Amino acid sequence: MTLDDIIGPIGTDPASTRVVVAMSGGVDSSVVAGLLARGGYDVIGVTLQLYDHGEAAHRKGACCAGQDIYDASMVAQALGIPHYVLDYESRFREEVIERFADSYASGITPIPCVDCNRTVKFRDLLSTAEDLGAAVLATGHYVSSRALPDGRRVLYRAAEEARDQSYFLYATTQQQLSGLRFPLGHMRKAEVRALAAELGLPVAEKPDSQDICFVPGGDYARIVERLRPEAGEAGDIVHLDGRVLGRHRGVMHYTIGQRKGLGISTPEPLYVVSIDAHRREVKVGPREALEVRAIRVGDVNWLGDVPFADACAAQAEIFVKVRSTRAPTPAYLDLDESGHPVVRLHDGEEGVAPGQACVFYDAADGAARLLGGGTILRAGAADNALRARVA
RNA sequence: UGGGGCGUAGCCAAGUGGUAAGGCAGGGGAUUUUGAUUCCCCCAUUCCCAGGUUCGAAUCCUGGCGCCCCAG
Repeated sequence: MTLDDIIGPIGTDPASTRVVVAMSGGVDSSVVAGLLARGGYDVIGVTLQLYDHGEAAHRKGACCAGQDIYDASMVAQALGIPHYVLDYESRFREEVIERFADSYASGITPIPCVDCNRTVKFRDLLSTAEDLGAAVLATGHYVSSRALPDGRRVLYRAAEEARDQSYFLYATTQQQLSGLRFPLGHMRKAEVRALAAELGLPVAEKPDSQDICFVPGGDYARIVERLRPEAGEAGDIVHLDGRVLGRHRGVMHYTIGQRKGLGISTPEPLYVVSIDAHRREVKVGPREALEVRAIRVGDVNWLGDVPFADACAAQAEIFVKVRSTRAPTPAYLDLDESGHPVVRLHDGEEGVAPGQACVFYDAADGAARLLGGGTILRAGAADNALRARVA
């Protein structure tokens, strides 16, 4: 597979084709920059400064601040490409961090990575790349982008399924996709690291990032409580049967399906079943109570071939993921009696939290095509439960 | 102060002479570019206290102490 095959035709001649690479300072995006530079493209490296609070900036495995910006510039220097650092702190704060805090304060579980991709990266940075004269913006995400015969670009799950990041990219619009390239989608992490070494990149051995990038040490509650103190107010832990079992330390500490941290001793483990931020109440129940078969979704980004409304009306069979780390499960699209889109699962899922994403695919495994997705609004065991909760 | 029952880890709880199960909670780790889940490891030198019997006691005996229930 040639580089052209990987990124698609983006210009008649690489040397006269400018590509902006979003460089986080990690191995993956560094290799993307290296591959394109080696392929003769006119590569410009751009790193976003997203936050800059002391602790987070020096943390291993974070991205987009402090050490990572330095790493990115070192890589650019090694590759001999220009490199810019853009200050996106204020828009990152508004679009990602504030929303993150708002969600937790209202009992919803956010996905900051999705918000960041859909706004800061693929709206703002993509636009900046265009301003810089780039034909496309390339990133180090593990997802495959290919053109359909009609010219539309669509995404497929990455070759290494365990690394696939399509879940976090479901909200990328058709228009954005035409200006984006993801050269690592067909590669395995091991190959990427080998390439990094081959290219002589100083980050070849850098550890993978994980956790929320702007949260030092994984303690997201600290940030939420600082921004939304009410999210840290104590409240009751109530069993589904009505018994008050104890107190919690604030709704921000909980998400649907969570077992740890309740501090309640009962014969069987208890899981968070629902969160009522207004009443500051966390409802818990047995594991069986977590099973979900109907999911109401909102703010849908649809990348399928027929209009979304038609697909729902036709009860199109799809496969969905309600979290990044599990294989797509069979489901079909539908509309509820008020005309809202509903995803109905054939097998049921647990721990389906409002605010998380329900992402659509056309197959359960292999290089399944991404058909879009939506924000989970409500989830229930069946239609009637769903209706009851919506009402 | 008549009768009956009980006292084992933060909670629940097995164990009736042979060297302290298990669950829940908690702690740590693995997995994971969201939150979770899951998995692995750790968590009573000691069984309310004090004596006694015994090679050996959470288990038997005696005496305390503390709960609970019934009857008053």
